[in-house]
Amino acid sequence: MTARTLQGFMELLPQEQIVFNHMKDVIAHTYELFGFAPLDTPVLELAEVLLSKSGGETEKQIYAFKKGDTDLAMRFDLTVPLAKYIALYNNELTFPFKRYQIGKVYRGERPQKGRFREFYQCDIDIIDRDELNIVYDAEVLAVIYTVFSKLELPAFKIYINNRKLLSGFLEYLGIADKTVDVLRLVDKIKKIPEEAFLAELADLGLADKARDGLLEFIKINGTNEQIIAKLEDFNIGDGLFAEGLEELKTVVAQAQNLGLPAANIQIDLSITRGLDYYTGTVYETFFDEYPQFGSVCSGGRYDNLSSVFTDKKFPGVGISIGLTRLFDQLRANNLLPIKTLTPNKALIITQDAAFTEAAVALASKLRAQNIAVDVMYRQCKFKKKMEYANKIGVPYLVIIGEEEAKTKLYSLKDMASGEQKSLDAAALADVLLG
RNA sequence: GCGGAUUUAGCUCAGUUGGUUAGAGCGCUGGUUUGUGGUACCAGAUGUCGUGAGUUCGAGUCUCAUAAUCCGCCCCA
Repeated sequence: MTARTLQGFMELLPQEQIVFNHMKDVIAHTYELFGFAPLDTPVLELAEVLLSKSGGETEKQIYAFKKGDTDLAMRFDLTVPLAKYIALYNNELTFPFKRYQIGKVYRGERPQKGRFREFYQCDIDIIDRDELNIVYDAEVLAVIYTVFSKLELPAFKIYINNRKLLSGFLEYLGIADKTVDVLRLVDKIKKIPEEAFLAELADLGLADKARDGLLEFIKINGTNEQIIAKLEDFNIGDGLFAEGLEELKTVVAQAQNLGLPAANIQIDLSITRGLDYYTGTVYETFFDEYPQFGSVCSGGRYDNLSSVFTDKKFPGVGISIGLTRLFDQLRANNLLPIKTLTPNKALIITQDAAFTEAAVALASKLRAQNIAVDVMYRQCKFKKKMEYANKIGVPYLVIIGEEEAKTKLYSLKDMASGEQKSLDAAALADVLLG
C-alpha cells in the first residue's frame, strides 16, 4: 500500500499551514471589520439544490453520488448554498444581510497550475430585498483592498466593469441575441490575437461594422476618468448602457470616497466573468507583476440571487478570494507573508529528566498568561535539543538545569540573536509578552 | 472531453553511440571529547531506474502497452 494524496488536493507542512491559517485569519478579521457576519453551510447538499441553476459546465465538474436513494453533491461554490440559505431563512434574517463564509468547495476538473479540486473560497456577499444600493458595490472593493493590503502581498489591481455596458452596447448594435456568446469571446480577448477574435465574431454571424464597433469598444483604455469620458462620448442614449455607465461612475466615485488608491482600481471593459448570473458590476483581481497567477479574487453583482428557490427578489453583490490558489501561487514564487514558523513563543528544554517538574510548572505559569509554550520532554544530547528548537523556528528558548532550578532564574535565549539572560518567571513572561 | 510532454534516492535532477558495482546537490542520520543551534569539516543510510511485456549475449538507455504526474484547450478561484 502506497501512501498518497489525491491530485488536486492541497496538503501542507506545519510551517506552511501556519502561514495559510494566518492568511485565513486576516481575511476573516477584515471581513468582520466591515460588518460581515460569519456563516457556515454544509459541504454536502441535495444534488437537485446545487444543480438547480447550473449550466452544463458545473454539472460536469460537480462531485455527486448516491447514498441510499438520495442524490447528494458536494458544493462547488458558496454562492448557491447562500441562495438556498436566503430562500430558507429570509423571514428570520435582517436585510441588508451581510455575511462572509470561508470554506472548502469541490470541483472535479482537470487540475493544472493554480487549479484544485478542493479549495478554499473566502466569500462576502451583501443581499437585500428588492433593491440593493449601488454603494455596496464600492464597499466590496474596499474590503478586498483592505484584505490584500493587510496581507502585505505584491502590488495588485482590482479590475472592474459593468455588464450592462457591454449588453447595452450589443443591444445598440442590434445583436443582443448573441450576448452570451459574445461575452464569452470578449473574456478571451487578452489571450487570443485580434484577427482570431474578429474571425470568431464573424463565425457568430456579426456584420463587419458590428465587429469593428465591438473591438473599438473593448479596446477603450486609459485612467478611470478617461474611460468614463470616452464611454460618455458614445452617446448611446437611455437604456441598459446608460444605466451601466451611471452605476460604474458611482462605484468609481464611491471607491475614491472610501479612500481606495486609484492605482488599485482599474476599469477594464473586457472583464465579463463567465458565470451568467452576474448582471451589473463585475470584479477580477490580478497582481501587477504576476498576471500568470490568474484572478485571485473575483465576483460581481446579481439581480436575483434566489430566483430558483423563491419568487421574492434578492439582489446582491459579492466577491470571493480563492485562498488555495492564492497561497499556492505565492508559495511557488517565494512571496508568502511569513510571520512565524511555530505557534509557540518559547520552547522549554531541560538539562535532564530531573528538571521536568520545574519545566512543567513554568510552562503552566506562562500558559496562564496566554503565552504559547512547548516543553521538550524527549531527553537527548543538549545539542540535539538546540537543533530541535532551531528547526521548529521557535523565537525563544528557556533552559532549565541545576543552576536554574536552584535559583529560579531561568536562562532565556533569543534564538535569532543568540543573546541569553537569566530571568525569574515574571520577568521572563514580560519578555515573551513584549 | 481533446491535444502535448514527463516519470531515475525524501526533493531537484545528471546518466555519452545499449556494456559489468546507477550518480550529484539539497535534505536525512551520526560524529568533530557529552550546558549552546544556525556556518564549516568528516562519515553514513536510502533506489525493484513508474508498471508490464518485447528486441538483445546484455536495457535506466531501443520498441510496444498501461498508469501516474505536469502543461495547453474548455471552464474557472
